[in-house]
Amino acid sequence: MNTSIKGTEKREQLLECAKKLFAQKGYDGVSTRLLANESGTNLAMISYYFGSKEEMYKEILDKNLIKLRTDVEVLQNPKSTPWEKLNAIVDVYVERFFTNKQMVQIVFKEISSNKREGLSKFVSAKMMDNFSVIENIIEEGMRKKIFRKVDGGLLIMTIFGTLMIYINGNQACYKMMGAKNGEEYMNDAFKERMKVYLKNLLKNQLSK
Amino acid sequence: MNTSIKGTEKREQLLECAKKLFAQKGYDGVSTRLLANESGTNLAMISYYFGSKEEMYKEILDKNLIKLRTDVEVLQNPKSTPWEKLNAIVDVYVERFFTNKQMVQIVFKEISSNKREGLSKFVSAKMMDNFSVIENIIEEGMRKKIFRKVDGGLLIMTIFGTLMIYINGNQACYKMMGAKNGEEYMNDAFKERMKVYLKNLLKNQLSK
DNA sequence: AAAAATTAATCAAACGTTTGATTTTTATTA
DNA sequence: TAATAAAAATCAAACGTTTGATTAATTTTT
Repeated sequence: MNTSIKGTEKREQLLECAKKLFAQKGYDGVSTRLLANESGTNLAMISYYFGSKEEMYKEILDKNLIKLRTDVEVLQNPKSTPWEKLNAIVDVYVERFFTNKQMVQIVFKEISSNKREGLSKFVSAKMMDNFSVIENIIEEGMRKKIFRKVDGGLLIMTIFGTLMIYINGNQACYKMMGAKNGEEYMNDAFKERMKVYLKNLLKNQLSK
Repeated sequence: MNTSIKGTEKREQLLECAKKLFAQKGYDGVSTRLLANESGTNLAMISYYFGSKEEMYKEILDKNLIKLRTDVEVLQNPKSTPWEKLNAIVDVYVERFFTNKQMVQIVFKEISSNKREGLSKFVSAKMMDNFSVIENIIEEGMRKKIFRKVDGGLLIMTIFGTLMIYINGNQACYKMMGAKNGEEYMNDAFKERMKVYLKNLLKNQLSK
């Protein structure tokens, strides 16, 4: 069994294809045979490179969720006002959710799966990280009397809930947004619309 | 193959147990054998009463989603103001999401599954129904110049997104809300907190 | 006794994984 | 540089297990 970090071409092919398929069909919806065919590799390559299907899945989550976290930390500039931070956070998250649609879909599925014991805790921890970043800004703003007193916990769920529902959206969501199809739904115009909307929502909720 | 509506005791046992298990583990996570054991019936009873596992699953979604829709229509009293309607809607939906946690979890999983072709469209249609109810109220309020002009499509996703994320919440959400465990998280106090929060959010977003 | 409900036994298909052989690449030796 | 050895990558085939479903026999109900 070879589980070394060294990436070969086929290994990357597998990872990329698996990410796409897991996002579309979920963990159980992707058989090792399907993955082998779609990625143009052999069935045995999964065990060969990752040890098992589940370990490959873990690696995908691991890699991408870690990337998410580090991106946010850059924003923690002590000079910025809470308002500036909050608007910057919105830009970053919207950008990220629209760009990494596949990962959002995978996490969306994983959140409530209750299978793969350890992974649930792992995803929970990563979510908590992301929650905390926003929570700290909101609390800073409230402490400095810049923000109105609000239910910070629920406001954070509102932000992520809106984005989650949007990105995982089905036909009903396309229609609700007035988008002709799935591609238009994810284009730059709609992305900007989301940024404006969320910033406005936060303004209305937090302004005194 | 017997798929008659006539409910026997074992048939109801199966339905109730399946609903619980599907909510916990998802469609693929519940094998027919597990379901038979947990419900205290025999494996063959699934085919006997429902034709197949999938048809049983469909019946669960069908029954419960239809119930959701009809409940809302009662609220459409022409005498009420948009504000009254909106607050009533919040009460109804929060109540429903907290009471029917299992169904919310099943729908949450189904929304982004892409398996079971026909069911996705079915769920989409039901979601659209629920969206429309709120959309109409918001548009009525805006038309009558009672509400401020807002992005109605996204506001609706915010409401459902907040509820969805909350109900399907994991450890990260418990913590964020300051709940000690999953039971406290779903108790009446938190339910009321959600109602207050959502009404307030709508007030802030829609008030002139 | 006929019908309906329930059971244990059985089925083919699909699953994730492993195997042993083969090819391709890399490193070593002459 | 050519020949050779070692390592890594790839493959088709098979493994044992689990899956959803069905059968035929049995029990219960009417």
